[in-house]
Parts: sequence; C-alpha cells; structure tokens
Amino acid sequence: MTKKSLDHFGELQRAVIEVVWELGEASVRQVWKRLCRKRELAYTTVLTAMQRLERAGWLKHRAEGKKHIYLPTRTRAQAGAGSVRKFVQRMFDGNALLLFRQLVEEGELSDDELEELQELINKKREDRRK
Amino acid sequence: MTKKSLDHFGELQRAVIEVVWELGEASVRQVWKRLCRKRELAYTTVLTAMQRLERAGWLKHRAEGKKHIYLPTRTRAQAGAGSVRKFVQRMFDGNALLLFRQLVEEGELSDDELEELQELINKKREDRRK
DNA sequence: GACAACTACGACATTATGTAGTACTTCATA
DNA sequence: TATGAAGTACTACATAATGTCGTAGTTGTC
Repeated sequence: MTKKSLDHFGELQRAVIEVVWELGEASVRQVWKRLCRKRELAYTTVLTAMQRLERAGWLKHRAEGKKHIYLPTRTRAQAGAGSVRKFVQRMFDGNALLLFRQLVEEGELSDDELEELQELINKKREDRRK
Repeated sequence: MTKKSLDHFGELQRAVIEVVWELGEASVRQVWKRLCRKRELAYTTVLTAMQRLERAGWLKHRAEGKKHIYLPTRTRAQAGAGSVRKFVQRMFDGNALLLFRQLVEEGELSDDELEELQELINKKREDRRK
C-alpha cells in the first residue's frame, strides 16, 4: 500500500526513522537528542520530520501524558524488503535475478561473502524441499 | 562520480534514457515518437527532459545536420551497477550481503531463480580461484 | 528565399524536503 | 491554583527536482 520506498525519503527523515527503529519507540525529544550528537538541529525540525513520517504512514504514535511516543509501522526488515522490491521493479523490471547478476558479476562481493551467500541459498533450497 | 542514481530520476527522464539505451542513440524526435505511443506529450517536453539528462551527465550529444543525436554516457549495466551500489549504501549501510539475505529469505525468488543464482555463484567462485 | 524542423530559453505549477518560529496546550509543582 | 517548562500544532519559507509547454530564434533543404 505504501507509495514511497524508504530510500526515497530525504536524509533527515531517513535518519529519524532509523533512530526510531533502533530504540523501538521514541519521543521526539529522544530522537532529537540522538540527532544532535551529529549536528545542531531545532527541536521542531525533528518534530516536523516525525509528523511528516506519520502522515506518510511510516510512524504512528500514542499519547503518553502530554507527549507523543512514536512507533514504526513496519520493521526495518519489512522496510528493507519493500524498498528492495520497489527498487528491483524500477531498475530491473521486476527481475531480481538481474540484480543478483549485477552484484555477483560486477565484483561487488568478496570471496567470503560469496561463500556466505552460497550457504544462504543452500539453506533456503533445503527448506523449500520440505 | 555521479551524484544521482538512476532510480532517483522521475518517471519521464527514466523513460527517456531507457529509450536511448534501447536504440543505442536517438534524436529527440525518435524518443518523442516512442513515448507518444503510450501517451500524448509535447515534443519540447521530451526535448527538455533530454537536455536535463545531458546536463546531469547521463546523455551527451553530437550534431548531425541541424539535429542532435543523443547517446548515453554509460551502459544500462553500468547504470544498474551504480544504482545498486548506491542503494546498498543507503539501505544496507554498504553491506550487500544484507540485501541478498533480504531477497533470499523474504522469498522473493522462485526455485528456478535460486538454482540459477547458485550457478552464477559457482561460476564466479571458480573464476576467482584462477 | 520560404518553410518545416530543430534547438534554446524561459516560465510555471507541483511536490518533497529541510528548517524553524510562534502560538496554543497541558502536566507537574511550588 | 497559578505558572512555567515541555509538548504539539500550525504556518511559513527557501530550495531543488520534475513535468509540462510556449515562443522565439536558427538552419538545412528544396
């Protein structure tokens, strides 16, 4: 149902939701403090970002006293999967194998990674056989 | 060196460069005609898109008579690779293996695709051994 | 030289985003 | 209970990308 994939948000919004994932749930202040470690930011800037993420369907909140506690609407893994799916759709016309070929053949992976990948596949195929 | 990855262009520009890849090289009119099969579009709209793609470094042109023949500055495969790289960077902090895990484990692949993928990897690993 | 086809340039609307101020609300506490 | 700190809501503004085209000027060809 989601229009947008994660990697099409701007830097700030991505950073925000990343923090929320990390913490599980978070108030604006918590997120704000985290982000301030890197660079100065107005509190309301973070607030706005979170409200926009909520409107976009990536966060929801519940009230707790006077403050809002924000929660992600999907896990990091789900978001990753969704982004990958959309990315594959856009870039490889939905054919994930083309993406793999790209990654494997263009030497993006080390020997170790290749081995690990092979194990992943083996495991998956075994699972499938059952 | 390119700032932007392919999948961050808009619909139109992506469609345009896709046509240029398909044809190898193309005049504005050629691209325009192609795109008009799908929907009506002003000639200058396509012209603008192509000029913008050129300024962004994705197309270049040579003159031929009074018209410009546009060529891609990189192959489709190169563009794909670049996009994947940037995508992996943004979404998986540069760790391609996480992407693979996503795809393999979240069941994005059919049995056949898994098999094909395994072959890809085998071949690559053999190449590496030499 | 006229005309059709081209390009150059500019314009405008829309959307997303980062950024933040101001004003209103509310909880806790003195 | 009045008040101040902490919260949210709302608004605003600048910037950039994009889609969309019109107009005007240029040029190759017949």
